Amino acid sequence: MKPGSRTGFVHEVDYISEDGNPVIRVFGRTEDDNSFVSLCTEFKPYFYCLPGPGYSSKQLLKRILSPEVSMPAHVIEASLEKKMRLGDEITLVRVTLDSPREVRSSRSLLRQIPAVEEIFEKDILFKRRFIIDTGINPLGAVVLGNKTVTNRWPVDIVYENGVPECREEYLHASDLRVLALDIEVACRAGLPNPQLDPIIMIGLADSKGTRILSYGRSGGDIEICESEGDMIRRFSTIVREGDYDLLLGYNSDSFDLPYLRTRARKNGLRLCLGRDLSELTYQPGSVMGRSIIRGRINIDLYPPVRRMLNLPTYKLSEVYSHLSGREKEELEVGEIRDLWSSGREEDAVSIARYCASDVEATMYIAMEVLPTLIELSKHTKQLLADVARMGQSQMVEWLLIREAHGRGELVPNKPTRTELSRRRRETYEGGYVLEPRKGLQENIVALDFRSLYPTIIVTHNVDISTLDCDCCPEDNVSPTGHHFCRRQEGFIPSILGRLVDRRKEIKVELAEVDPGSPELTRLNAMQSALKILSNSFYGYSGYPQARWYSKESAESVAAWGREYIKMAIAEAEAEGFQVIYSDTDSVFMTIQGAVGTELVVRAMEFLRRINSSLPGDIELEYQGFSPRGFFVSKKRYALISEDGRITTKGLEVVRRDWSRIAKETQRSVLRSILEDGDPSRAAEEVRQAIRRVSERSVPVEDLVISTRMTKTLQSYDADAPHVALAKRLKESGEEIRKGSNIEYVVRKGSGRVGDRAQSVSEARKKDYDIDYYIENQILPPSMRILSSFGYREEDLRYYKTKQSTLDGF
DNA sequence: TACCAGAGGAG
DNA sequence: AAATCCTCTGGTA
Repeated sequence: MKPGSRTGFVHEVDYISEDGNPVIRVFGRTEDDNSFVSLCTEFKPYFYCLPGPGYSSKQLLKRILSPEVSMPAHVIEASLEKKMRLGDEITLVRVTLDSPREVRSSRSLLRQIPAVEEIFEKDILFKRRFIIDTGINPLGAVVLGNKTVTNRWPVDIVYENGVPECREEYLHASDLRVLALDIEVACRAGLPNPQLDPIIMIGLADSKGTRILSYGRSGGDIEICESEGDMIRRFSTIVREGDYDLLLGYNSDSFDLPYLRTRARKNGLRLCLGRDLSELTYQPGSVMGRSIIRGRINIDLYPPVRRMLNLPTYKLSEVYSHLSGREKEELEVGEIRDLWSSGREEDAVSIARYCASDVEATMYIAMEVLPTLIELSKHTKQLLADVARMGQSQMVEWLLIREAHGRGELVPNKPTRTELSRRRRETYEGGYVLEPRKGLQENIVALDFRSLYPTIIVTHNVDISTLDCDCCPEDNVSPTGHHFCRRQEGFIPSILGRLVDRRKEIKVELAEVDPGSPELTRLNAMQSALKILSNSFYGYSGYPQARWYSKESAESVAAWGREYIKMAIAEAEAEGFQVIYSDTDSVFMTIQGAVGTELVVRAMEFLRRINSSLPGDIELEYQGFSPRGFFVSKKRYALISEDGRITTKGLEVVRRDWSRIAKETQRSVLRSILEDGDPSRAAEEVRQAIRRVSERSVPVEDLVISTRMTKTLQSYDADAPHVALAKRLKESGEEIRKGSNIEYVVRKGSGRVGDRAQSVSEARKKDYDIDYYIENQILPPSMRILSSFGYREEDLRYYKTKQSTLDGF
């Protein structure tokens, strides 16, 4: 390191235009705790032109450089460059431009030249191009020079050293200055309207504690401001003076931050939270918009939580209680308005308590998901804020783009519209599912292939570049007839292989670490990020929008998967096991007469034998033992473990779109059957539930059926119950959109369920349809289990005569 | 009764 | 902005 220079860690990267020239800005914090920005004016955007048939790359270069092509004034350089493309070396013309804004226009002009076959890498965002080409690691270290300018922005140090030198070292998450925020709005009716409804409180939490800003009301620990405007100004000051690196919210991208900006404007202010003092901007998106705070990491936790957790709803309170096991303070929207308008001190304190619990819950959730997001950022080498907004396919794609650049591989283009629709019509066969042996089963061993699809990709070298090579065609042919080269390691297999190996190492380390140590959290985050990434490659290769799309690869992986699982089933049966069920990569089996330990020992012997014949990394593992299980149909079963814990798959118990009474009744039926091994207690539970429904002693909450709108109201062809209700709700002025949860209770009467579906607030105990809840909610899920013991529906309707013949069961 | 659209889950 | 396989419901002809 040069004298006087120091190390900094990268938080954010963007660019601005100065006199039409791009200036890249790398924001972060130095190791001695000063925020910095490092400016780079040397980096320019570029793309590649591939010469068409009949043209050499030299001819194309000449054409591009010739004045009569009127090469856009913005081209500042063109040169030849060699790249690898699907295993072949090709020469392209690299065209460098003076500004990222001119990429689009220059690209269109160049495409008109007949010698240009196709243009590559023109749609890689400028800041991402910079990160990839310079080798900068987001959250990683850069060596900063010593050429500094001061007093330009409210960052501590400004460097003007051009491209920073990078180091393989990363910041500690605990070094980030984190601020979580949440606003409360006094809302007249319906959804908050930023034109009319003021913000009444701002909750802020950082490592030192929680602060609540408000105005016009005192009480508790509220920090009093003079007005809404003053409160917003105070908030901006706190962000700037605390010089936070990471701003967090829950739904903050689409709610809190744009709302703050609009209210600031209403008060004649500008919401300037950026490290360059710039105003917050809102960038609308096709699915969800994004709030931009320049120079700071801005994360809305809602999208990553939505992707990383599987929950019935994603309300802040639900997510918090799922992760922490604790409940948080709650207030209804109307309550906030009433408490605020009362003007009483204790009411303001109630709102403040609620606001504090929201912002603290946000911080709690962040601590749970950030470690994994940070690891994903390190692997994909994308900015943390971008990773938090990316889907799995995008993460895989950026990982591949970065690797491609390092290896001199040309990045394939995204599919054209016609290619995309062609790909969408292509289908292929997926995993194998064995029809289960239905009913109650005892002494079950579960086995599964460890990371089946990733290990198939690595072991069989499945890749576009290895597909149908000419050098070794007999060997390594998938059951779909596709051959993959053995001699040259494929692009994707080599990357995936590294991820899979790394995860294996971490799992070994994990086994040696003390429970409860901080090292455990870190290693867990590392392995979970690797798991997310490695499991995404197969789906990515079959994803029509993927740059490295390969139906042949996806199809071959699935076909090999079917072959291995069917082989495992056949071998198990040949060794005397009875296979009860199998889905994709798992097998459930038993041996007549063998119980507990003996069965497990036999299974282990079987594993040893089968694994010695399996190629490469492909490995069948012991998963667990269940004294009893009940199998209803494909993808629907329940198992009990030796310590009495029940896992249920696919059945109503685990579905969001059944009433609680239906799910709880089914749950108790399963429990009784799996614990007792006979159905008499279970049948009695069903009769009790039916009796309670008939007597109207079931609370309305237990009758609510919740269904999600998966598309916009107008695009529905069929009038399902939730759609019919949604249409009525819209009539009465409610906001219904894609993603809305429609909750309803079925009222008594005749006709369609949809016509009788009423929203929860209107529903009354005396109005619900007893018959519907017995016949359509309680009986079907219970009968799926009890019918296998000979029960009929009339045996369970409590008011009917019990069938004496069944008492002997 | 047969069929379809739609929802949500498994792996 | 990952894939396919699968079951079940309510509505309609």
